[in-house]
Amino acid sequence: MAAKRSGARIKRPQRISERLQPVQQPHSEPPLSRERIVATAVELLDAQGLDGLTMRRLADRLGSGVMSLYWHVNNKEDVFDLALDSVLEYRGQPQIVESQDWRGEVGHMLENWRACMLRHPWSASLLPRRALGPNMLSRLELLSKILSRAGVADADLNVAIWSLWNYVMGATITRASFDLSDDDRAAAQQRLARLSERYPTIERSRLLLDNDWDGAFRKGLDLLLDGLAPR
Amino acid sequence: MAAKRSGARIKRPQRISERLQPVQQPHSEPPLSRERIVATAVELLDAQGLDGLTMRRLADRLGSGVMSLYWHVNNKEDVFDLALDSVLEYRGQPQIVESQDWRGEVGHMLENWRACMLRHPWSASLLPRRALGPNMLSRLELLSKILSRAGVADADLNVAIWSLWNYVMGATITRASFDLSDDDRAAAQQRLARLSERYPTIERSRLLLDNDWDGAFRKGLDLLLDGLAPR
DNA sequence: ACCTGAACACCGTTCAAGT
DNA sequence: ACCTGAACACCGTTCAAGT
Repeated sequence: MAAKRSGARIKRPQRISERLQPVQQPHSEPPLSRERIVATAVELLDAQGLDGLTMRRLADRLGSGVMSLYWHVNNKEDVFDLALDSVLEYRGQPQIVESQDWRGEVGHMLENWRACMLRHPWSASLLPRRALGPNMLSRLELLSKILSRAGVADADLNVAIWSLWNYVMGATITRASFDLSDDDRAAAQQRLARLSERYPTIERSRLLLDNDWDGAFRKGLDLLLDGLAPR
Repeated sequence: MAAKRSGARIKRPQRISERLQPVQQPHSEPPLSRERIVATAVELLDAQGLDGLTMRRLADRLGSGVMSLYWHVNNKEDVFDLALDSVLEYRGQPQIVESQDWRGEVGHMLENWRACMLRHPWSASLLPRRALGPNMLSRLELLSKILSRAGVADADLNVAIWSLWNYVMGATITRASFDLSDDDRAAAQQRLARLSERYPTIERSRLLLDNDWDGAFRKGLDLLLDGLAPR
């Protein structure tokens, strides 16, 4: 352990060898910063999942001591909040053109939102449990604006937004979870086959193996948008 | 500790004193069993939330040593799976009457499913991450049967089921999470007010304070059922 | 068959201290 | 202003052992 630590520390005195052969030194890290911490946390979450994020592992990856993190960040919850929101950025059209295509705009934003979360499968299940960060609020603001401009009455606006939120979140959380465990899914369907006398219908339709998630998502979304469309 | 243990054990020999003065002994626990472990785990989860469930705390509540649990249960994951499924039991009509009211039946099961999860707010966010237990599979089987009998084509069945699943899960997870943190919600809306120049629309509609969750749920569900109904 | 404590390899965070 | 190690109060689980 002492050996490992001193190994990490020689980076300073070794200046000469650095000069002669720019060693690609893995531990010549830039100084700690909130941004670097968040970016690394996202990497770690992508690689190891929700349970894989540990203050100790995070510090390791950053080449710093554990407690150094706490200068830039309040606690682990904070790291989760920041990592989550950082993954939800949206660059839609900056100024909404007065387009007639509100359905297209809503669809685009929601599909993009879903895609962001699927790219970081830990994010979807985290989102409902945490306070909404600025990027998520921006998305809701945009959604709200589009729907309002499309003619949805103020009184119906919140219901519409939450219905869409509910649907997107449910679809994405489910898809992300099922995706994480392909083997489990096969195992589940096999278990089902063994119990086929108890669950004949879903066994026959191979419910647990059906994986046209994108199609199902789009279909359900269309139904909702049909219903929410101002008449 | 030895005292506690022997206290738990005298339950058998003590028949006489039980007769004369049914001591209400707090630690005269019945023997450990899978059922008792699961029931106590649910209690603990209800009281302390997902992070509150600890093998050590669970054992404490059961008046046993931690490692005793591992005789009845493989590991903590197992406890989660069992607690979750135990909370999802459904007693619909045992044999589906050949009713015309498929919408009513579907609605009833889904509302009940949601109610079960809201009664145990930890359960909703847990469900998508875990293998489906027998009670959940029964619900899906029933849903599948009703829809199929109502005339939904086999090819559309899985899409219909997953759309409903997505919606119910999203709505329930969101509601359960927001419910857990009333203060946070108010704080969020206040934070929003401070930033009202950035999020004018959702600030004005008080999106984060709108809490007709049940109404919104029903409305979105109706839209989906409208769309899924066989023509 | 059922239960146990000691021990191991981890956690997040407080604190007092270093530069 | 920024970083640190030691220490504390926890975790889940292995193991070898008890009855």
